[in-house]
Amino acid sequence: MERVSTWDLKVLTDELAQGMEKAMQLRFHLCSTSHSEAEDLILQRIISTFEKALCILKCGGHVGVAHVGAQAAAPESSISADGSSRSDDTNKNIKEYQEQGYASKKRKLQPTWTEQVKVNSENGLEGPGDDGYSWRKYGQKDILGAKYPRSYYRCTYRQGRNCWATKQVQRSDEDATVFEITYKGTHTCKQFNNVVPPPTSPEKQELKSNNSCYDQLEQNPMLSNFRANLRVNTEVSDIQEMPAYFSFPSTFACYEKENHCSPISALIDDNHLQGTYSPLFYSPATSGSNCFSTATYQMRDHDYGGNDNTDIMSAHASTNNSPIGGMEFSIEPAEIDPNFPFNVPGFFT
DNA sequence: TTTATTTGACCGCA
DNA sequence: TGCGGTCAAATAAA
Repeated sequence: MERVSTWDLKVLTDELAQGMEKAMQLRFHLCSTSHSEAEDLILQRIISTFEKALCILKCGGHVGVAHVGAQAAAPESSISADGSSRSDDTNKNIKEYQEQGYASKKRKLQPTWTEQVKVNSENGLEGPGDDGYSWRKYGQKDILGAKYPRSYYRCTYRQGRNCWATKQVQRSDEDATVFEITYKGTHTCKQFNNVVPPPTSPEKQELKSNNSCYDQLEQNPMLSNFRANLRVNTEVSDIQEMPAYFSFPSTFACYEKENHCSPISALIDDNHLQGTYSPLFYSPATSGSNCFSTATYQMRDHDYGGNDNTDIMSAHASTNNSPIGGMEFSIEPAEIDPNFPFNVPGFFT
């Protein structure tokens, strides 16, 4: 296939990074004003979408985002210190992305990450809530040494939209209110546009696929309340073992102790795509301390040695810096494989 | 009738 | 060979 030029990828990356930064800034502003949890959730999703899109560009789809023990079996990506991927590797990764995750069943090489979701049993909900996607359960298995069976879900739109995202839901042995959700692969189905009927009953939550969308969330007090009692624990269990990841610019941070959020743009430099970041994410689940740490973002070369590099990276801060301003996209149709999943949620939205 | 879930069987990998 | 992951027929629910 013809290749997208390195410059085009860089431009695209910069634009996505800008978009994410703006979303971050908006969230920062929301942090100090009254706002609804639904707004938080939407913002969180927007940012997450940018993150994934950036990662797809940089790592060829090997997304390791804000999650526990991310263990993507990703081939080594090579991101240079200035944030521009080595062109050959970038193109190679894009190709691999198509071949591995979405055009074949080589799901072993798909991005994998884990979230821990705590459910407030007082709500009568026994399973983890929605994550914005529509899932269909395809299996359940007793796991050796585990108290509870593991449930297997895949995207409802596997057939129709060739979306190979899957997830596994495992109830924690220690705390039955905690569900460990392992996601494999990223969605290519653009499900945000779909309105899915709410679950028929709370009891069905655990067993049924987690159909939802944010419109539904806003209109459904039960789900909204459920969201309010949902806690996501995301810690990187072992940085050393993580493969080379692209990580994302964070232009603001929330400081838990101070219970306030502060922009960290002042701390940033232009060292794109390098360093280790531990952004504190705004939590929709807590009203007192509205910020909580969700992840350590990894953006480093493969030989990362667990250093203390905490450089904060930022996308270009101003749209005036937009490398895209006034220029034409030169991505010719013939240069893009039609199978490339540009309909990854948020890729061009 | 359609769609989703359950569950035993099968397969691949370590 | 055992375990985890997936398939697919049977079943349940809407």
